[in-house]
Amino acid sequence: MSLRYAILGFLGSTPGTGYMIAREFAQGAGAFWSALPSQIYPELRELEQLGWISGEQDDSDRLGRRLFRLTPVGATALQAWVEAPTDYPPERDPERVKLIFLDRSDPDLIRHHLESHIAHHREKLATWQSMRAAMTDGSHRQMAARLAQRPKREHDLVLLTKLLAYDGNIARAELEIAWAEGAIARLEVLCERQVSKVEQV
Amino acid sequence: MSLRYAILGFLGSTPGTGYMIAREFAQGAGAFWSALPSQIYPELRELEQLGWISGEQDDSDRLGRRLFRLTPVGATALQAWVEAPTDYPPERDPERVKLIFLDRSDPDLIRHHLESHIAHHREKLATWQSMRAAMTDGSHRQMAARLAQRPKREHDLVLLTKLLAYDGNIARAELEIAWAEGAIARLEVLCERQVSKVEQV
DNA sequence: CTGCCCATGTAAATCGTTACATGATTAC
DNA sequence: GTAATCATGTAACGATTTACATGGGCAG
Repeated sequence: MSLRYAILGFLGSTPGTGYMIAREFAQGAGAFWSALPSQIYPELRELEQLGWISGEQDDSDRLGRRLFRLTPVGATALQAWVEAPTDYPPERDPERVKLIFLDRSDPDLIRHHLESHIAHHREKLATWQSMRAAMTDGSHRQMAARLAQRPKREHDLVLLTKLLAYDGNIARAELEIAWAEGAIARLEVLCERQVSKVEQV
Repeated sequence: MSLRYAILGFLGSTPGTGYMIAREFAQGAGAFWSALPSQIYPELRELEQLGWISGEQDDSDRLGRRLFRLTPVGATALQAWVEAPTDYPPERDPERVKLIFLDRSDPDLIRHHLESHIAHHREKLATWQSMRAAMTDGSHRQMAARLAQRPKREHDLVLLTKLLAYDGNIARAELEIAWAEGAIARLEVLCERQVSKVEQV
């Protein structure tokens, strides 16, 4: 269900076409929820049938793209969803599954997995740090549009929820990197002990 | 695909029935990959058809339960999968989606969400800490069976990969708690500033 | 005029959840 | 005897990915 509400949330900042939304879920919003065009276009039609969004034909657009807007009913549905208690998805971590069964592999191969883990999260970290930075300078169109709807005294709160979200992701990425570095160190300590045992014999 | 290999991994430690496997994915292995019986039973049949596991009728069992074992072919397939590079699943975090769109809600409600976040991860933390503890004393049957197959000099490595996995999850839970506590503090600072502004007017 | 990105989709397959069915065993 | 747990599933649905189709605009 989250995709549905993530789309509503996006359209709550500013109207958008299917393509714009798809681009967002591949990049910006993709930091928190990712989705492909093939899932987004059908969802938009369902949301329109529900009356939660409405699509106007934009004649100024040379291609016949439709610009979708959040309706008042849609805004209410969105508000109800975000305020309802979260149900947390079950744990599903393919890298952990690999790690626990990697005990029949060469330690070098384990180390290589951990290094890939670090590389993966370094990339995430860089992405999220630059996205966070874009929140605070005025460069983020979405954010500017969202702030423009609200009185000045609420701007700090609007900004804070985004910063908290990015900071959480940044902290997660940093943790994964630190964890994997520690794991490599522990693995190496173990290997050295093994070697010295063998040497003793 | 991970479920398939997680099942193989489990059966690589010790043979098991469908029910035992289902129980494991609801509890023990559920720390890293969770799955329901309705997904596990069909998967077992597919794995048997592939020849990656084999199920023997156990006559000593009053119920006609079948005991599945990993075959050599299955062991090879498992090894190939765990050693192959991981592809990391896309980001999909419903709590973050809620948070970024909670900026139209009362800060008390935001705080309540963050407190639920803490409660959720405190539970996870407790679970994982006790699971980790069970790894190091001899109480874990799976682990004992896995160690029994291997020469003593490899025991440290077998144990290490599990400890690393649990420690990673524990660190994640601690991070989520710390993050949410910090978030509540930042939210309160903001609210106090708002109040004092209003008082000045 | 060729190749690339823009833009909007459909269809099929895969993965996971929810709901339900069934019968046997064990604890109280 | 009755409730809980053991044990094995099936069916339908929902969510997501993969693969494919299509046509317009634009840069070289």
